[in-house]
Amino acid sequence: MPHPLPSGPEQRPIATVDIVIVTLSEGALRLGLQRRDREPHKGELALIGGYVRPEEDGDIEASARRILADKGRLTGLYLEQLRSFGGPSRDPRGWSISIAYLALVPEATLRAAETRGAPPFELIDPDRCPRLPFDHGRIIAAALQRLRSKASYSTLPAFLLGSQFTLPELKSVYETVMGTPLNDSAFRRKLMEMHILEEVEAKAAATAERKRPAQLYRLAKETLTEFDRTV
Amino acid sequence: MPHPLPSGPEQRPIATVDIVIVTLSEGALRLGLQRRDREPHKGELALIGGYVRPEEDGDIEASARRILADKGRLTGLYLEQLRSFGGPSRDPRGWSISIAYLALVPEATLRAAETRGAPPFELIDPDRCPRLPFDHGRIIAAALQRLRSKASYSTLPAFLLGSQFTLPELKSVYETVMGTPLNDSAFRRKLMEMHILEEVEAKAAATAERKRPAQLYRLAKETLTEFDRTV
DNA sequence: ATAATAGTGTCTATCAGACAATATAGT
DNA sequence: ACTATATTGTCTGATAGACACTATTAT
Repeated sequence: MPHPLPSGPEQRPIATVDIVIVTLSEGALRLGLQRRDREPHKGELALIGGYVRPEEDGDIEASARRILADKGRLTGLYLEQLRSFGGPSRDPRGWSISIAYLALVPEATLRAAETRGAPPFELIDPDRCPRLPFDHGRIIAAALQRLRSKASYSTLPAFLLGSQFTLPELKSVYETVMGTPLNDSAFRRKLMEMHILEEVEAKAAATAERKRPAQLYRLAKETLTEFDRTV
Repeated sequence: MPHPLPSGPEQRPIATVDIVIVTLSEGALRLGLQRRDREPHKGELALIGGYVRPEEDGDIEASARRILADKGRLTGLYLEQLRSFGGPSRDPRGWSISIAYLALVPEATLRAAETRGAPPFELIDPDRCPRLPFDHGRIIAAALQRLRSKASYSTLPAFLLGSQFTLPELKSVYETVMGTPLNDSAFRRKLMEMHILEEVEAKAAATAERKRPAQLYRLAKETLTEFDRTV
């Protein structure tokens, strides 16, 4: 059943990108949300997002990175596409598609962005997240599901830490993201066997309460590594 | 740096859906491709795809199912979203977004669709696939990667079989998709322990060359099940 | 009976978790 | 020396793979 060609621009859906920024604050996962600076839903807490701009973006990831830079003063983050959401009622402006991204950022990077003039990020506990505009609740659910399911067989959680970290810190992030305690010696054994870490020629500072300083490591590869087993 | 609002329809990217149809023919994975019935690339072999139609589709999956039904006479398939691809040059008509889907279909269903009037599907060996128009090669690569990586911990390969199948058949599909031989007794043990199969009160037919008939099973759940371990 | 595939039982190697033992540095 | 955390070593239980053995049905 042939239809009139719906190729004309007037019949195209709106195309946007929404980015779920996840960070780690005081050992717990937090969503980095901002208050919207324009209608619709001006002033409400929401994911950062924006239009795909054909005239300037080379691809969709470029749209996402432009939006992160413009609205969050954030560059160089770990970023991965989640999936796309579409429908007539998810945005009051009309039938829209949102390509959702997950971004992981160390808290210090987020704070530094605010210092450089980014509108403030509110760090929201995903378990206590208020109802959000559009379908941002659904998008966040997809992001957390991806983060949790991919954590155990990849270096994903490491992108919530800075470039150097100790093994106990790394283990703690895995535990936080996965929501389950891990065995100490098994964790070390596996990470060492997989050769995904490199020693840094320095140790973390000891303090009054953190007696023995731990060895610092960095990721051997700057990009995500997937394992053939779980941590 | 505020821009003129790119919200007007005239600045929206083209929004399309492309579907990677995968089937199993003579024990091997095959792509179900059709020759394009219109420009651009009319007459060339390609994925089936089409526009997202805001005026009639309830969401993006509805677009995909409409396209499967219209161009392939296919309904009720296993369908999952892969990811979206976008850019200025992937489609000669302009800056476009394609939301890619993976569809799994038993070969008999594909043949039945042709009998009902669908344009013929050519079953292409993914390892011998000619260069395809648009960025369909990339989309197919993403589909195969998803299929292969998800196979070992889910019921995904079962959707390449009909509604009833024997354990040796199921094991063979897993082996084909994963590209590696599996241990017979371990395969049975695990599938039985996970309770994802139900016995059907019938056995497969024996033949001259297939002596002992095997027990038939069906999936206990019609939808995809993910395991907490591998097969 | 024989052939061929379906299905079961058992042994073993591997790997993850438990946990004890040791190491290091601040106080 | 004492404390707290980091790191290593060893034991044990669970599980996957190898493979031999039994079962079933057509010829």
